[in-house]
Amino acid sequence: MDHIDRALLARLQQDATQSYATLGQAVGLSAGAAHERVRKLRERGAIRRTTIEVDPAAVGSAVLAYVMVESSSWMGDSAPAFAALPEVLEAHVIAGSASVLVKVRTATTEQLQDVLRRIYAIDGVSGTQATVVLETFFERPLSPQESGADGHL
Amino acid sequence: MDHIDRALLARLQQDATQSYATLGQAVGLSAGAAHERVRKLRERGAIRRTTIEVDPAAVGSAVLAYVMVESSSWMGDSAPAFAALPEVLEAHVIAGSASVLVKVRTATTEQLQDVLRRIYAIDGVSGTQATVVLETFFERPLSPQESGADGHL
DNA sequence: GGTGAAATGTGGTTGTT
DNA sequence: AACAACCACATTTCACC
Repeated sequence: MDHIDRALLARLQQDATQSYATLGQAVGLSAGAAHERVRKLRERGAIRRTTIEVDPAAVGSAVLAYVMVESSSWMGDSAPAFAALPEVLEAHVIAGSASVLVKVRTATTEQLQDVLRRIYAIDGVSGTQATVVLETFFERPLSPQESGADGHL
Repeated sequence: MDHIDRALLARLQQDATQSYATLGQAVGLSAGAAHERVRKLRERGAIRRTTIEVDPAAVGSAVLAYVMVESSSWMGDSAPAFAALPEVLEAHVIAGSASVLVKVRTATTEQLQDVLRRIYAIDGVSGTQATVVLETFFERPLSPQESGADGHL
């Protein structure tokens, strides 16, 4: 994981459809060398997958909310329960009074209410506090930092 | 935006490297037709871009936090100020006591503190409340819903 | 808006240094 | 670990329906 790998990651985040020839030229490598670098980044798990970014509004998910989930017991093994709700895009165990923070997208506020109901039904959940997003300034991918070169990989 | 388009989006989210032949076969279309569908989805903006998913730990961003930003004035045009901080991955205007919610990734808690300092320096910001993530259960892409077919596109 | 096929370009592999 | 050359296949375009 050197500066060339980070440059490759940054370029691929912007556009994963470009050829290895283009990619290699951008970082001063041949197409084959760039290909090999990217292959190893995938192998190591630094690149998890290549995917598309979908406009939420285009697929009918106009409502975005973050929900603080309070619990009365240890929630460390409740991941599958949250994963079972397709509207839940992220779930994190957090420090603080609430114990789990989830990101939810739905088509309407009525559907959001229904998701909250289903979250409430999860074992150990004692309360929810939803924060509805009025406007998204931006959402962007993680940019490979210059510092903190290698996080244990 | 019919059920075939949604199936294409779902498949491409899982793996954007598969061929149009495979893609077409999965939805009952020829390679050329699948290609044309996807081209139009890109044109309309339903597909924003093709990108890679990077493991945060691999690029040295082990610390994840959500920050509630309280303000003393209208923050509606403060998007560029937040966008100027590379560690800020998302910024949303929210309903509730705080006015902006941001998602931050850094290598260390010291760097997180520095980001909070820079957020504090943004015009109109009167306070911050950071919630540090202890463990991420999952982060996944939006799955094209069966309902809510077309959100104004 | 779909099909099938032709041509251009890329992915992925192999040899070599 | 990088380069160059190779072949198979995917992308892209086109005429036709």
